[in-house]
Amino acid sequence: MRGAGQQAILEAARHEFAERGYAAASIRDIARRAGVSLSAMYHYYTGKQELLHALVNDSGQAYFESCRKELEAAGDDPGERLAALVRATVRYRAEYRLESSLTLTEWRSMSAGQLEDFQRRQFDGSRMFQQIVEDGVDQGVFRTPHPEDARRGVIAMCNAIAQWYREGGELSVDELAERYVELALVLVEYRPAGRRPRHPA
Amino acid sequence: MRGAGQQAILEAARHEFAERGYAAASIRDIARRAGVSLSAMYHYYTGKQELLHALVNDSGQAYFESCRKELEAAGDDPGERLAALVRATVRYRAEYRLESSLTLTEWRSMSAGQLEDFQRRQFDGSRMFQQIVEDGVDQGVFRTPHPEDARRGVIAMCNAIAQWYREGGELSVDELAERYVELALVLVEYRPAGRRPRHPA
DNA sequence: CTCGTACCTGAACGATCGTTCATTCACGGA
DNA sequence: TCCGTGAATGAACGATCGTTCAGGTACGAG
Repeated sequence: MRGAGQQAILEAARHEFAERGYAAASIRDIARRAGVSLSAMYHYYTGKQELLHALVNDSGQAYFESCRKELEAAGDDPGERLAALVRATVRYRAEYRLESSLTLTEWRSMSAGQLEDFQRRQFDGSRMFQQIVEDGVDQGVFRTPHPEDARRGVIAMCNAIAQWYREGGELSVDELAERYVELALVLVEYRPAGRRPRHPA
Repeated sequence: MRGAGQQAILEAARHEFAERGYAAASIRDIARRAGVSLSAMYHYYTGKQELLHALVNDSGQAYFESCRKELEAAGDDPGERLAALVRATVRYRAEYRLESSLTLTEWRSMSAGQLEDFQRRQFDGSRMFQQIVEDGVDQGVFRTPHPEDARRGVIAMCNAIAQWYREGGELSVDELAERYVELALVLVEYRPAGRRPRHPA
């Protein structure tokens, strides 16, 4: 558990980094926003980099945890499994908007070790999608002729949510997720098993 | 016309901004990379901000010019027109990779006036897509039940290209563009006019 | 030759940055 | 009571930042 002071600092850093960008944000402003002194910050964190690391790490773990749960609840059908991943991703991008923008735009500012972790996680995330799309194509339920590009497209669509979504919009997060599930299934050209193909040869 | 020195400075700024981000890039490094002195830079440009402005502006104008040409060559069919826009966007994201990453991630660093211009341009760009999707839906050739989200999805897919595309990959820019045209038409559920609907009521 | 102009330079300025440090305060255990 | 430890402070450090400035060079026009 993190103490109240630590939590306030992290929250302030979240906003400052998201608003100004990592490099342009100043730790003095972060401390001021958190209502603590500059040195108090150094009591909890070793420096600016660790703040970024903590933010990216926390939200990254939350994402993978969410993916794991959704996939567990999903069945074997690739359509269902893709829907599960899309749901988790949309929810994450909408609920962790600031952290999402951070990881999407400030990976340059990470230290070497952080960057490695981050890229490995991103790779693992892509692999989950890739595996599911591949399975769907193999089983003939995903008809897209371009599985790789469709996968990239689905991920890009979901990721972009962080850039425009605002709380209190016309759609709830859950409604948004279901809508993007539809779009994703359209993009991979999902045809549930058992139906006749639409373009008979 | 810009002189050779000016062009070298702009080219150096392009790379430094893209690699480190605007705030983290130093104009000393830019000058060094361009092979000119620090003060020489101030002879051509009034400051760091103007470098960013010049880069964003140049590439932005190139994009809209490209869209205009493609749309002019396209016919009246919304499918054709959407394809034209997607082609222009994919080409731009792939060929102006660095500038694309800049505008996508460093809008925070723009001055108030720059930001206004940029957002207006982005709005205009979205409007072009929006108009076409709307027409397609009205004419019944785009069957997507979620035109707004489909439009956002198409744009997001194309934009993401700047993040992973590298010259010399397995696909040429033109091949990539055609592939994304296919994906975009799938996403809006394009059914060319004159065909019977696939889900008759 | 002289002047003006465009091009370019090194040195410096003030500001702000991330970080460190010595110190103080609060407080629970011995 | 004294001591030790974690929390918090303000002041300062060195570095780097963007920017400015006075001056130097090359060169074509008069």
